[in-house]
This record gives sequence, structure tokens and C-alpha cells, in this order.
Amino acid sequence: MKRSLLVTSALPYANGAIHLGHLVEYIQTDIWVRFQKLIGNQATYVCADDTHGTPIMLRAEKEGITPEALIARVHNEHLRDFTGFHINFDLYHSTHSDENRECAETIYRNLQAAGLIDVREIEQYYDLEKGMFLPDRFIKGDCPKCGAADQYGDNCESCGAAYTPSDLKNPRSAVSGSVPVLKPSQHYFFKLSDPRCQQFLRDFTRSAPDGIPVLQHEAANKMQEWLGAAGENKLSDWDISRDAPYFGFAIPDAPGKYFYVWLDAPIGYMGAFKALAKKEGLDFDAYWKPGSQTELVHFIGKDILYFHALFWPAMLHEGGFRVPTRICAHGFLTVDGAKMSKSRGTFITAESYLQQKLNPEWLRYYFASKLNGTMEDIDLNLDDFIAKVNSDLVGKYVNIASRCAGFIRKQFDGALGETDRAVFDRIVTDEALAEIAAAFEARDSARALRQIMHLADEANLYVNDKQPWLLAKDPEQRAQLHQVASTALNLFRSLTVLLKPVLPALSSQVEAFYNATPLVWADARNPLAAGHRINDYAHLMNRIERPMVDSLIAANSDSLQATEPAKADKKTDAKQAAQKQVKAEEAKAGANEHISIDDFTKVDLRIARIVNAEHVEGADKLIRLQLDIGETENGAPKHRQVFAGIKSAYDPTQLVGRLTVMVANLAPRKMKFGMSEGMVLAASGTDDKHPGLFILSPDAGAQPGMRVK
RNA sequence: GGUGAUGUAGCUCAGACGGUUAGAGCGAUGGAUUCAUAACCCAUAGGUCGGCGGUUCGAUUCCGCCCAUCACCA
Repeated sequence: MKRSLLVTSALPYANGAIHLGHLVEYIQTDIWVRFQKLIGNQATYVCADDTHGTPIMLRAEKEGITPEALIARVHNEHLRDFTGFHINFDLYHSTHSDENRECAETIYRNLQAAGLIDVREIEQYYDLEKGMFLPDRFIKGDCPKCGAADQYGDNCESCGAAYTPSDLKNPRSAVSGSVPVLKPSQHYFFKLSDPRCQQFLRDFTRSAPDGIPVLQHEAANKMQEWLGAAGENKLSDWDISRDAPYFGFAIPDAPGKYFYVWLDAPIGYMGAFKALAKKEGLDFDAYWKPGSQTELVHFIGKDILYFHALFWPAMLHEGGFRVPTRICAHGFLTVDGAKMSKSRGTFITAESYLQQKLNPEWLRYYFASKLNGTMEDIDLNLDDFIAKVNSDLVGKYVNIASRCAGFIRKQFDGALGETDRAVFDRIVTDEALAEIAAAFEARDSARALRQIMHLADEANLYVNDKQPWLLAKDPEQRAQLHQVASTALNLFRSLTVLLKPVLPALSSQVEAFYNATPLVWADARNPLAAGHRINDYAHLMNRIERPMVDSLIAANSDSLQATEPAKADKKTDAKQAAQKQVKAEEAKAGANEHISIDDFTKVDLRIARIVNAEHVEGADKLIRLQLDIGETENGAPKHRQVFAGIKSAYDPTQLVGRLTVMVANLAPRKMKFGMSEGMVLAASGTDDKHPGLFILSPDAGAQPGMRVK
């Protein structure tokens, strides 16, 4: 029976670029949705930017624009990046929309009518200078337990203690730097402690619609931990209001109060669908009212499980709507076994990946080959990435078409012959297809791809056994040649069907090659008939070259990247930044004679091409250099101006064109003659016995912008 | 600190409800082949299945402790 599915990915915050970590989720969701559509289910995929909250408000202020202008710009950037990776949303909306406001207000009013909204006075830190209440993450001070300085208002990164901002010693506003004062305010609470909510959540988190648990096993255990045993009532009420000034939705009948961003963020799934429903004439209630036959499936990162498995279902249930059918959490992405790091260049943005001309389907394939439906973290191992994509996709899969297409075109004028059904049916079995489909359904694309590649091995083995290149030399074997090449090409076509959710763009190239209708799942078992004409084969995919990956890393290295302000009240980024800082400080304290590798990597050394060099009027020692380290601005090359004290040893005209090494992340310094944006390395003797200055030159092959380490 | 997850060949990962010689892909080495963007095919090497104890006739698989990594502690 045809299933109806409404699928979502978590809403990215509108305060920063999409990076490879985000893409794990969107690629995973997109593959799943494409798979569902491919097998004939009716699936709708919506998402939106998460646009509200203090960080957005402050960032817009800092940029001197309105929050609306900021989120409009970021929306475009996000959608551009997603589109670049073939993420096929039915609608990519915004939480700052009328539809979302309507949904949020409806849910709020229903909760209120059910007696689940409480108003209480609480005391919070207030920034007098700025005239605003401060979120926990915008207050810094000394840890009350261990005394570590510069800790956030909710917990200590040094000793791990959890506390409230009022426990902090020497509190400071991270916004203005002033000393905040405690000030009372009325706050609105969603009464999660109510027995109705507790009981509902206890049942919900253990439910299994259609026999499949709503949560993964590990996630359900986690919920158990948070919920406690029956009667334990571990959940406390959830503060859902924030005071003006705040960028968000005003709470009805509550002047000066706004919904906390985490309230209207998940409602954004609903708001986005509502907008789509309006546009396409869909029945909103059929999807969202209790008893809906549509499966509601959320893909999220494990860090926001709490919100999606507790707050969100409780809001829906008590607010008069259906609850999620399935919540699919994935782990985090590491790069080469470590957290993504700006200083290592592994904090890779989606934009840079595309700009560096890496093929998005390489990454889709690699992520798919790692994702297995659990909450385990996955690692992007760059060497493995190159090896796996090259050998699986180019060497194994594409190779089948590449090695057989020529025979059909040259010898048979592009017309396919008979397919050897015995061979075809032995390799592409119903059983194999069922297993692969089951793996995709369970979001275990790693298993699915292993099986698909096994079939690709068999197809290559078949070609190898039949040796069509020998058949081609014997006119009497012509029919046999035609059958072998046609069988192999039909096997390739079946493999393409199976890979289509992962490789949508490649699949449409293949569809064009076969000169036939778009592939659907059932085509995998139905080879094209003899006589069908195919088009000329154009090579389908190139290999990844190591330098491409190197330049990607270089393009994302810290100094060459505008730094993203931490997303402060959604704390992952800020936390990572804080941990990094702690580690850096530890390294500082422990090292006198030696520096740590982290210290060394702070120095960003780059190969630079001297594009211009000239004497500086009025300077005794300086030469003004224009250096190319591969940076661009608005698409045009951007050069660094550096004043180097090497006049005594070099004639500017001899320097132009040569390569050397510069410190790219030295703080720019204003000199009498202009800004100096870095430093060129040069050797010199420490005494008069060995006079002279010697700048460095790389060996042949080094390119401007390459990192030196 | 507490809780949970993970730790299997150089790399990335399967698997084992405890039972004869622990698997795959990639990589390495050797061979074969030349249709294919040196791809494909065959063969070989490489692992006391994180460490230490326990239960058992027998554990890498179960239990305990330890170590390492990761996450969560609203």
C-alpha cells in the first residue's frame, strides 16, 4: 500500500553558514525521501530556517541591519548550499512567517486552555547598559565551584559543574561587558511537570507505531534517564517566554513577552507545511490532526533529542495535534577523527566545498556509506573519502558502463541486443533488491551500499569472464558480443536505480544515456529490450584528486575565513569554542621549553607569490610587497600588502613572480606607509659574522595559498 | 563527577543469541589482462576481536573492573 510521509530535517539556525556537519543530516534525510519516492510512496520533505532569538537580534545589530534583512540573506545562502548538494525540499521555509506565527499561537492557546501554561516571577540578570535581560550564554564569570575564569552562565567547561547564572562569581554581560543586575520578571511556563504530560511522554517515548519504535533503542534509554521512573516526576516546567527586546513572536495577550526561540522552532515544521499546503492545495488537517494516516518523520542530530522527543511531542499532543511517528537521530561528524576545527581547516563550509569544485555526489556517497541509522558519530576520513569514492564509484560502478558502451555504439550503432536473463536474474535477484530496500528503509544506507557494490563486483566479474574484447575480434562471435555488452549495460542500469537516492544528478545523466523515462525502483528488475537505442556514452564521474581536498582544507583554514560568532543560546558552537579555549590554555600553562602542536598550528604559514614589489618612499629598510596566497574577494583575486624589511638584500624587480612563505594570520599592523597584512619569513645571522638576509623559497610544485606545516 | 555509547586487519567498517581455520571493501605485495579516465580479474600477506580478571568443557561474543574516544547531565 502506498504510504503517505511528511519528513523533516532539523531547522538550521539563521546565524551562520551550512557546514559539512549540517550536511550529514540533510543528505541522510534527502536520501531517505528520494528512496521513498522511488519506491512509489507519497513523501513530502519540508524544512526552514530557524530565525528567532537573541543571537540573531544581536548579530543583525552588529551588522547594522534589521533582523529581517539578516535572515533573508542567510535564507538565500542556506538554500543555495542545500540546492548545491541536491537536497530536494518540497519547501524550504522560515520560522519568521505568518504560517508559523499562526501555528505557534494556536498551540499556545490550546495549551493555555488545557491549563498547562503557568505564569511565575523569576529573577534574571539584566544588562542595564544594553537594556535587556541576558540569556545564560551571554553571561560570563568565574565558576562558583572551581573558580575557573570566563565561564558561561549555565555550566563550567573546566570542572563540569552545573549552576545558574546567579551562582557565578564576578558576572559580566558578554554583550556590553557591564556588571549585570538581578531583576524580576514574569515568565510563562509550559507545565511539563503536569501528570498528563509525564504520563503521555512515558507512553510516547516507548511507543512503536507500525511495530517500529518511535525512538531508536539508545534514544529511548536516554529518555528513560531523563523521565525517571514512574512517579518520579523528574521533568520540570519549561520556560517558554523571553522579555523584550527579543526577535521573535509576541505572546498573545502578554505585552512585552515573546515566545522563546525553541518553542517556535519545531513548530516551524508545521508552519513550513502549512505554507506548502496553501501553495499546493494540500489538506493541512489530514497531516496534522490526531488520527492522521500520514507518517510524520523527523531527522535530527542527537544533541537536540531532548527537544524533539520531550518538549515537541508534549506540545503537539496537549496542543491538539498528532505526534511524530518516528524520530531519527544521527551522530556528529568528525573530520579525520577529530572535531571539526577552524584552525585545522576541517570546519568545512558547504559553500567552500562547492566553490572548490568538489562534486557534491562524492560527499553524498561517502556519507551514505557511513550512515547506519544509529546515533553513532561518523568520521569523514579524508584519505578514505578519496579511496572509497574513487574505487567504488569510478573504478567499480561507472566502469561497467564505461567498458561496455563502446561496443554497443561502435559495433551495433547504439542499439541494445538481447540480455542474458539467466545472468541478469542471477545477479539482480528479488532477494537482493528486498534487502537493499529494507536497508534504505531502516536508514542503514551503509549496508545498502555494501550490497549494491557487491552486485557491481558481480557485474564486472561477468564482463571479465566473457571477455568481450576478444569476442569483438571474431566476426562469428558478434551475437555473443552484443549479448554480453547489453547484459552488462542493463546490469549497470539496475545498479543506477539502486543508487538513485544517493546519486540523483548522476542518475539523470544515466537516464539521458539510456534515452528512456526516469528510472523507478521496479526498473531494476526490467532490463531494456533488444533494439532499444541508447545515446553516446559521456564519462559519468571523475576521480577525486588529492590536491582538491588539500585546497579545500586550505580554503577553510582559520585565517582565511571570516570567523563565525558563536551561536550562543544554542550552545554547541559556543561550547566547542570554550573547550578549545580551555585546551589552549592548558597547553599554554604546561609548556615552557616545548610548544604543543596546537601552538604551532596557530601560526598559519602560506606559500605566497610575490605579484608586485616596490621601494617605499621614505623608508630605509622596507619593500612593499603584494602577495598572492590564493585568496579571493567577490570572485576576484585579493592580494595581501606586506612591508618587509629586506631592502638591504633584495632588489624589488628581482622579487616579482617568485614564491616564498608568509605568516598569513599575523594581526594586521598599521605602519607609517600603510597596513601590513602579514609577514614574510627570512633567515638572518644573529651576529655580524654572517651578514645578510635570505627569504625562503619552496620546491617546485608549491602553489600560492598552500599551507606550510 | 554521574550516565550511556564505542573500541575487531595499515584505513573504513561488517559479524558472532559462546563452539571447528574471525569476514568485506580499500590499501600493500605478486600474477593475469588490455574492453574500460591503470579501471577489471586471480592469488598472497596482515588481526592473542582495547587491557585485566570472572563464569564456562570452551569467550573475541556473557559478567565485573580498568584504559581510551565520543556524547548527554535540561
